[in-house]
Amino acid sequence: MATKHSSDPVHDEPADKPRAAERIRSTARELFYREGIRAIGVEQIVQDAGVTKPSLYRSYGSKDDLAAAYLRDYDAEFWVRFEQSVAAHPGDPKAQLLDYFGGLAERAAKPGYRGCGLTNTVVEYPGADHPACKVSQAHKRKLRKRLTAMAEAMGAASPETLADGLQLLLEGTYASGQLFGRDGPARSLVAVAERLIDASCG
Amino acid sequence: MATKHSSDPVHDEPADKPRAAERIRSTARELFYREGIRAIGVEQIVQDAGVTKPSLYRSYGSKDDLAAAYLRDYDAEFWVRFEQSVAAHPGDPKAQLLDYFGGLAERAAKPGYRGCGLTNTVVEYPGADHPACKVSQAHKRKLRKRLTAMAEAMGAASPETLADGLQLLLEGTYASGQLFGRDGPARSLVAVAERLIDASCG
DNA sequence: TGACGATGTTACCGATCGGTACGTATGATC
DNA sequence: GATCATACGTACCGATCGGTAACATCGTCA
Repeated sequence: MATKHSSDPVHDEPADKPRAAERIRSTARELFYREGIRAIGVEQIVQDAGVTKPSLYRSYGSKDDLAAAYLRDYDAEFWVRFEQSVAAHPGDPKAQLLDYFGGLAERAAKPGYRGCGLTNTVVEYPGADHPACKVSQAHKRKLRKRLTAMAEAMGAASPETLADGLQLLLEGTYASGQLFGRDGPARSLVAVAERLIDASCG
Repeated sequence: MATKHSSDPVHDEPADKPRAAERIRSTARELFYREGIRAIGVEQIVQDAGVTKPSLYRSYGSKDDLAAAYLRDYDAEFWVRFEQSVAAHPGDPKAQLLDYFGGLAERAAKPGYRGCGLTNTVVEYPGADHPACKVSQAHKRKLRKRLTAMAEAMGAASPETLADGLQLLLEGTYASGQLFGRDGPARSLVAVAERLIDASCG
């Protein structure tokens, strides 16, 4: 019967088999971010992951659920980067923020930058009912609270206004990074943010 | 009303007068903006417009071309609003800009706001080869030049940096408007922009 | 070994996608 | 009335969409 399944030249290595669910998840993360969720079919995901469709649906139930899982991963990665910048400048919220902004501006200038996966998903699925959009909105609200707390710690006269401004700059960088290429408005993110912070904390 | 826009820089138009074409175009403009281009099928467009598919393809050639036409209309509407704000404050670029920003913040707070159709399209179609994306990128570059000129007119120490900051705030407002509802960061757009302008023109 | 549950695979579904071949109605002109 | 061009509709195409039923394989433990 099976002439080759036990000695498949490609997938034979029995040393450590990454679970199909994990491969699907990481593949979906890359494809969804790079091309958009609507643009990627489940067929391409399982093909790139080297598995098949039922494997996907036993682990995720639907494409929408997989998209939500992708955004949960994306959210987690975001906070890892954010907390790294925070940890790099203990007790100095302005430096923490500018550190993160600097890294973001760098990433936004790289070719293939596609903005924020969470924001992009809300653009792709306007209705707030989509499971992935709920993840996005929860993330953005959490970030807003965090920025407000940092603005307070900076001694801003109006922490909410400063936090609003910082979040506008963030979202603007996400969009500008993929609208313009290397030398877009995102290059000025740190300078502008610092100017805004200083003007708000005088 | 015989004055027709004679030259279109981006694409060739049928330029004549099939009646169905107009209904298709305005229907597509509403549906594409509200739901996104990928989310709307040509079937739904012609159905809502009360016509049939061949009528669409006789006037537009492809869905992508129709999307590009939608964005050209969107671009034109943008500049109408922008020039209205400019005309309202002759010789005062700061007031011109804050006027436009005020109107934008108002719109961004309304329910059903979906951000910038041009930006959204780039999010939906990452590749720069899409005809609609070319329209978007041309628009954004033109806007950037305009903002830089206004920043110069304001006497900014670094006009490019101020223009970058203003464009970041713009794009951030587009995104935040649909991410958050009524009381999102977009509410602080004018205050933040004014603060940034003042800090850049001292 | 042999039974069993978990996991992966083959082959397929109905629905919808963008797009088109071809016939029809109408109005102006000869 | 015959002709022709314009504008629109009917019916359909192959491809692909998200999703699923039924079968094959593997690891585990008795």
